[in-house]
Amino acid sequence: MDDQLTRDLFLGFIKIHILHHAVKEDIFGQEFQNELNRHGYNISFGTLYPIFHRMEEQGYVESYKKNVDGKVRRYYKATKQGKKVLEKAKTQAKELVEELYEE
Amino acid sequence: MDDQLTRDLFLGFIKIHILHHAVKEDIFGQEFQNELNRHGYNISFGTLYPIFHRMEEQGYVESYKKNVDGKVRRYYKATKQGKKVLEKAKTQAKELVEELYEE
DNA sequence: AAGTTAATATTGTAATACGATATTGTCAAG
DNA sequence: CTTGACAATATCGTATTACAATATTAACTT
Repeated sequence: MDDQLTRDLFLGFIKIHILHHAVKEDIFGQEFQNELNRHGYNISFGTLYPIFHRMEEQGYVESYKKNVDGKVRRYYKATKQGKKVLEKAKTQAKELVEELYEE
Repeated sequence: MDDQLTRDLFLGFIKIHILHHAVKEDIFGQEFQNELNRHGYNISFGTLYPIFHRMEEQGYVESYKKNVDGKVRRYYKATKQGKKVLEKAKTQAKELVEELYEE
């Protein structure tokens, strides 16, 4: 269990991960949570799904349903606007890291 | 004016900036907002001050008042716990950037 | 048609964001 | 002294977000 600030800081990282992956391939909730876990991030579905929903409402990703092995998944992929935001976030993230690591 | 997601993503970055600077030197609100502006971040005092307050409540920074040229500033500096969280955030941020930029 | 299962969706409460507004504390001028 | 001005901090009210827990969906299986 992370402390509160750590969790808070990483929420932004998680959202960037979402965009990043949703640009590269179509993603869906369950699998993506596993991906996040692999990176050491912990997030519940009560947090993750609403993030997906909002990002779709606001036009950063779009979704479609697909039946896989008799289970219905909702896949998300980044829109043009989502890609644009991701590019900006990449630049800012890189600058942040450079500043954090300059001595 | 950034769009909503961009602003949301950067809020985490801003909090990391706070810790980073509060480790290096004592910081206070007005000046720090300028520093953030220089980095292209936009944040109002109604957001910034409560962040400081919470970070203090939760033990990541501590503060003291100081009279400078007849004006009272509240300076913040990172605690041991704050430094610890920063180190973790640095690691995570670096990994994120590496992933974002690998082809 | 009843049960099983993976996946998604939602609910209720607490916490957070943020523009606008108010407060504090000190100095300088009358 | 006390009033005005100023930098800085603090808070208010509304709207949004986080999150664990719970509910729902949809297709397959027996």
